[in-house]
Amino acid sequence: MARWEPNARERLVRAALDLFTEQGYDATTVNEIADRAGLTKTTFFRHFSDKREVLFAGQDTHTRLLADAIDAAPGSATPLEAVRAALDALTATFTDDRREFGARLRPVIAGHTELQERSALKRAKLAEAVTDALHKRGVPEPTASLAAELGIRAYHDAFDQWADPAGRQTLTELTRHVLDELRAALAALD
Amino acid sequence: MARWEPNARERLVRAALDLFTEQGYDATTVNEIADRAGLTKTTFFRHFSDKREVLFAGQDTHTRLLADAIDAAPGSATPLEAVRAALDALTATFTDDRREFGARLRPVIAGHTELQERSALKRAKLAEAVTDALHKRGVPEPTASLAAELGIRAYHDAFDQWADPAGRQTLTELTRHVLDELRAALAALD
DNA sequence: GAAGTGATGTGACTTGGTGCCGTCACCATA
DNA sequence: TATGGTGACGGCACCAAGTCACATCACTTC
Repeated sequence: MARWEPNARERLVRAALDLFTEQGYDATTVNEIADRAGLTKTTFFRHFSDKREVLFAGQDTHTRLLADAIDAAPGSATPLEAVRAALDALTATFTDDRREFGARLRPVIAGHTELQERSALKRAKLAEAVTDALHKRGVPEPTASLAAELGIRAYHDAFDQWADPAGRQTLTELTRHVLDELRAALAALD
Repeated sequence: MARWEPNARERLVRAALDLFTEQGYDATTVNEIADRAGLTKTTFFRHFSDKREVLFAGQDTHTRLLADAIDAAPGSATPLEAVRAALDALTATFTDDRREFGARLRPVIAGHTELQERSALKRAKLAEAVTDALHKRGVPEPTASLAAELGIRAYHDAFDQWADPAGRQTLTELTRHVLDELRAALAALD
C-alpha cells in the first residue's frame, strides 16, 4: 500500500482552481488548497514557487515546444513561416479537456492584477524564447522579435476565443486564422 | 514649524532606490525604506500599494498623457501618426535628471522577476490605453492594438537606450528612430 | 476658539513564503 | 534478511509583506 496518493501536483492544481472559483482567489489561503488536496503548505511550495504559479505551471513546457519546433523548421522557411509551424506544434497539444480548464482559468485571472502580472510576464518570456530560436536561424533584429511577438499575440487572442465554450474550432485553426488577420492588418498599417 | 517634512512620497522613492542598489531588492525591507525616509511602514503603504510599486509609480500619468495626446491628434492623422504624436508628447517629459533615475532603475528590475512582472503589466496597460484612445477615433481592431503595441515597444526599446549614460540623444529622438526601424522591418516581414 | 481635515504614527493581526529537521515508504545491494 | 540510501512528505518556527482600527497633531475655517 502506498504511503501517499499519487499525482500530488495535479491534485493541488484542481483544489486551487476549485477553491478560487468557489471563494475567490484572495479569500483562499495556501493552507486551504493544501488541505483540500490532502497535503500541507510545505508540500504546496515544494511543487509551486508561489501561490500564483499553481495556475501557470506548464508554460515552461510551451517554451521548449516552441523553440524546438522553430529549430526543426526547414531552413528555407521565412521567419513567419517558422513561427506558424511552431504555433501549430504548440496548439496541437491543447486537447478538449484542457479547454474547460482554460475556460475556468480566464475569469480568475481577469479578476486579479497579481495574476495578470504573472500572465503578462509568461507571455513575454514565450515571445523571448521564440525570438532566441529565430536568432539561431540567423534572423536579425528587429525582424525576429516582431515575428515572435506577432505569433504569440495570435496564440493568445486565439486562446481567448478557444476558451469560450461556444466555439467548436480547434485552437490550431483559430490561431492560424488570427495570425492571418493580424498580417493583413499590418500590411494596411499606413 | 511643520510637523512633517514635505515630499514624503519622493523621499520614499529615493530611499528605496538607494537601498535597492546598496543592498539589493530582496535584502531591503519596507521598514528600512520607511526608516531612511523618516517615516513608518504604514505610511509607505499609504503612498504605494506594495513594495514593487515604489519603482513604478508615475506610469499612470503616462497613461493619461498618451491618451490625451491621441485625442488631440488631428482627425486626418493615420493611426501610426497619432501614436507617433502621442509618443512625442510622452517622451518630451523625460528630462535629463530622470535619465539617471532610469539608469539606476534598469539593473534593479533586470535582477528580479517580481519587478519584471510589474513592468510587463504596466507596459501592457500602456498599450491598452493607447488602443482605447485609437478606438475612440474610429480605428478598428486589430489595427488599433497593433499600432499601439508597436508604439509602446518603440518607446520601451528607446528608453533602454536612453537610460544608457553613454548616449546623448533625446528620448524623443531615440523613440522616433526606433519606431522608423520597426516599421521598416515590418514592411519586410514576408 | 472650536470643530473639521488630512497626513502620519502605533500596534496587533493575517498570510505568503523559507528553512530545518524528522518520518516513512521504497529500492538497491549484499 | 539486513542494511543503508533516496525521495516525498509533515511539523514547526520564523520573517517580512500587507491590512486595519485607532490615536495624534498641525493646519484650516468659520
